[in-house]
Amino acid sequence: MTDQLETSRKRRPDDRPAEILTAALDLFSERGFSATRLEDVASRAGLSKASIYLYFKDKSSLLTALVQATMGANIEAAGGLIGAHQGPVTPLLGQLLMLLASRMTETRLPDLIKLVISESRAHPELGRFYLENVIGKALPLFQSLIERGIASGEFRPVDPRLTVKCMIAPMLLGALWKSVFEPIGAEPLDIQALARHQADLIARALRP
Amino acid sequence: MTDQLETSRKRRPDDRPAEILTAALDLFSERGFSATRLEDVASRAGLSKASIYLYFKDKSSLLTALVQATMGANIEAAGGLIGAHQGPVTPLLGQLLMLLASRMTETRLPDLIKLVISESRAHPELGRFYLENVIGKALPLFQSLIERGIASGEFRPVDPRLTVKCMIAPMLLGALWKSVFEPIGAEPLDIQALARHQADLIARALRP
DNA sequence: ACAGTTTCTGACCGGCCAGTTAGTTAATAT
DNA sequence: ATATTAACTAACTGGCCGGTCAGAAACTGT
Repeated sequence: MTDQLETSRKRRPDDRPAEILTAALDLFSERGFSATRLEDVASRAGLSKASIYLYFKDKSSLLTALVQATMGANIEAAGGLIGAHQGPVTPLLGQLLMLLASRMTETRLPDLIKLVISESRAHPELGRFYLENVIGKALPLFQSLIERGIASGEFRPVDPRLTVKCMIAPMLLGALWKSVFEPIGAEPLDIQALARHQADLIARALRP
Repeated sequence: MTDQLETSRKRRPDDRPAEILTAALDLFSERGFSATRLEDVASRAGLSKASIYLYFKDKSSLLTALVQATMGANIEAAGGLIGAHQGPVTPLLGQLLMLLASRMTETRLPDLIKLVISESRAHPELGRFYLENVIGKALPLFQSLIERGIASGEFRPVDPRLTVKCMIAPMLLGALWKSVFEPIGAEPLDIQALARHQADLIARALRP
């Protein structure tokens, strides 16, 4: 009888922050941060604009919360995979690329990457956080792997820094393709296949 | 006597559009499109906001003009290089990567790429223009090259579509590094070296 | 039932900014 | 000199939006 649909107005303080953040990510990545009205974030999250201020200090703290909340887990997943591993590194490289690829398709990582790219100049704290906690963690991790392969004679000697960037670059391309170009009509890109292909290319390119 | 510095107020209708566009690119890529005030674009270009409307219909036409004006030349440069070429394609691939790398360091291409990535969702016409005229031209160009190499037996058979994306991805990474992360304090990236390295990796990866 | 607390919201404010207009200044022509 | 045209600008407008606040509504005890 009591229509709880539009007049819901329930109190669910535990769920609100996450709901607000997903709504914010939807709109930020679609319209851009500063073109998004907090009013719209609120209505998409199913509450009023004023309520957002119960959970977040101001608009830009939505941005930082978004990035900080999402990025930690991905790094640790890769770190675990690497730490536990022994033996030849070539298959591990493939696994890491595939892990990354699956995150690109199954999570909102592509949208977040695009958001960071778009907003880092205007919000340098955000950019530096990402630089330090994501890039600064991920690159050395991969780099140490390449170095291990070189040391064991599995790979020919190459510049590990440059190699790492060449290795993960296709995943960045995949993320942007998915977040930027697919929504406006580009043909879909099979990121899994791209990762598999890149793993194969890199394995051959690094053979002594 | 007559100070022509601050009170210049000269009439130079031929130079204005270009000056406005470079000022706009500066600010758009620094603060984002919708966070940039036209007033600031004007003062950086050395004229008044109202004058911008003598040369451009509205704010977003600045965006499209920016992209359309810059992108054509780059594609044609690559197209010329490819059309004129005969013989083995491996060195040509290297030349193309180096050409791209030099555009990344010598022109404002990185900022433009970042701008397109940031604004394509909110301005789909812009995104589709880029998709059709840049990506849609460049990828097939490179792709035909790979196919030529496969046909001549110079390369082993690979999926040309995926290979092309893996090949140019590091240049995308380089562009974003330069436009997004270097300005906020990341260590500089030598894009030339990255291109050289990638050319080497690809050449080895494609050997039969 | 009622008081106290927490969660939530409508309505407002103040500043900002894209776009316009009315008028000024520079260049050109006569 | 003076008229005409083209380039330019100061000042304004109207709407928009981040952030606030006073109070309503939902829960929790007692």
